[in-house]
Amino acid sequence: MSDENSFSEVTAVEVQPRKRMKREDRDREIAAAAVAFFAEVGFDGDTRELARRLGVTQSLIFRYFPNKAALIERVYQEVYVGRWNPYWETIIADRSVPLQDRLIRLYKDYSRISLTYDWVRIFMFSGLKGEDINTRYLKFLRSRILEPIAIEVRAELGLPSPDEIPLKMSEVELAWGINSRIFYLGQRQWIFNVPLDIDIDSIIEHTIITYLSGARTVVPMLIKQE
Amino acid sequence: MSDENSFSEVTAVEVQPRKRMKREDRDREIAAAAVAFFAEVGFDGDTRELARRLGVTQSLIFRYFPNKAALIERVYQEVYVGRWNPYWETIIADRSVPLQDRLIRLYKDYSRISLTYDWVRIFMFSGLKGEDINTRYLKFLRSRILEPIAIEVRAELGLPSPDEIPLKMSEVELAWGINSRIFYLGQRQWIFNVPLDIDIDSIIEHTIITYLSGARTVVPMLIKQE
DNA sequence: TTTATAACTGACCATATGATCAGTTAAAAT
DNA sequence: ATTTTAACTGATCATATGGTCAGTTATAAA
Repeated sequence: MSDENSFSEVTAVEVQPRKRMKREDRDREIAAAAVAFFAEVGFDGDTRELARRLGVTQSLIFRYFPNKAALIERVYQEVYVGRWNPYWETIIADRSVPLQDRLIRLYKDYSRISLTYDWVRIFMFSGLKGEDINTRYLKFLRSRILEPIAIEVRAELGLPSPDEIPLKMSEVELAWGINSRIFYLGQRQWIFNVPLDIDIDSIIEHTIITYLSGARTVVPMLIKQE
Repeated sequence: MSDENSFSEVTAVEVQPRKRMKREDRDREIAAAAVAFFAEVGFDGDTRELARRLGVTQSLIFRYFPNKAALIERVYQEVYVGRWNPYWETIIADRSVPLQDRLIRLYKDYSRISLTYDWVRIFMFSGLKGEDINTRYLKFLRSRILEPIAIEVRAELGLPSPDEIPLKMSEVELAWGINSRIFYLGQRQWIFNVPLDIDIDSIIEHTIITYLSGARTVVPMLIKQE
């Protein structure tokens, strides 16, 4: 898929077939191929087919990973841990920018990662397998993204801060709404094969506007009830 | 797991072991068990384990279904076709009821079916497998639920009817937002194992209110652009 | 009670798949 | 040029799994 040297046709040098790779390189190559492969066929995909795609024998894979479970674990690391961008957390709290702009910027950037074919499908496959890494990821998302958003909404609407009135569950649930909307776009594209009629960035904008508009109506009601 | 007769220890009557069932009954029993089984472990679940849960030999399954693919096809029928309620389509168009109430009633009822353990997981498993039944289902949903909702919103806001200005893609996309929100609740519960902090009916109410509130802001803008 | 029907079983086959390991051979070190 | 290192292969094993079929037996008709 990705060409190591885009000038290969012209220069034709440098691109030595190099049948044997350094351990570290091969390790990364297998991991990357495993992400793409398992994203496509699921974790029941067999190692022989994966090896075939790598142009390598099946037994080689087991010289790099003790067993299939370890390979899958590595896939989780690549996808869940390796693709989180801490910058997202800082965007939210920057009150020098209007909240609506912050949220749009955040989710446009977040969608660049999490609306990927690989990401969406790996996330679902591992969830269905019952791996608790999904649960942990979503708890992380809640504390790093959704709760901060709910806090900023309070400030935006001139409502009491969480110090005075603690965040309600329902305020966080409202913020889940943004995420569910975005994630569903990925599912429609990469799982259900239902094309998106308009571009993702526009949908994100509408989603944020709708969320804030709804929040203006609902949140004041929510924090009044005990 | 489920006891056919909870009084069996006392009465011990009525519960004839009846080792052999009528073809039709056994057929339904296998289909029902297959839905539950595949929902849990995915379509790679093996037929021996399914037979074990039924208290029956594996070969019997193949006396009722020519092969595993046919059994899976039957599962799709049970879940997708068998659980659609045409009444949902009639709720939407009943203008004697306020739109907000209609939508809340519709989605509360819809969620009773589509937020089931079996339904959510079968839907994802079949989607990931690349079955086009998901695509077809979502197209059906779009034409029977989402577009009608977008039409009713036009009426509610006193905007031109689709005869005058055709429905914009983006208006339908906005309605997808409701569905994505609801479906995500099911995924959190039955796939990602993230508990819902507040009850589903409340979330549905908030979702509808948020949607309508957002629509009031966004839809007039949408239909002005060409 | 006997007979006929068909629901059901148990043994078996062919293939697929995770995992192992003795041996081969590029490529780096000398 | 030779030796040493370690990346890689090919053959093989054990088990799992979809599917078949001759034969058994519960159940209802006679």
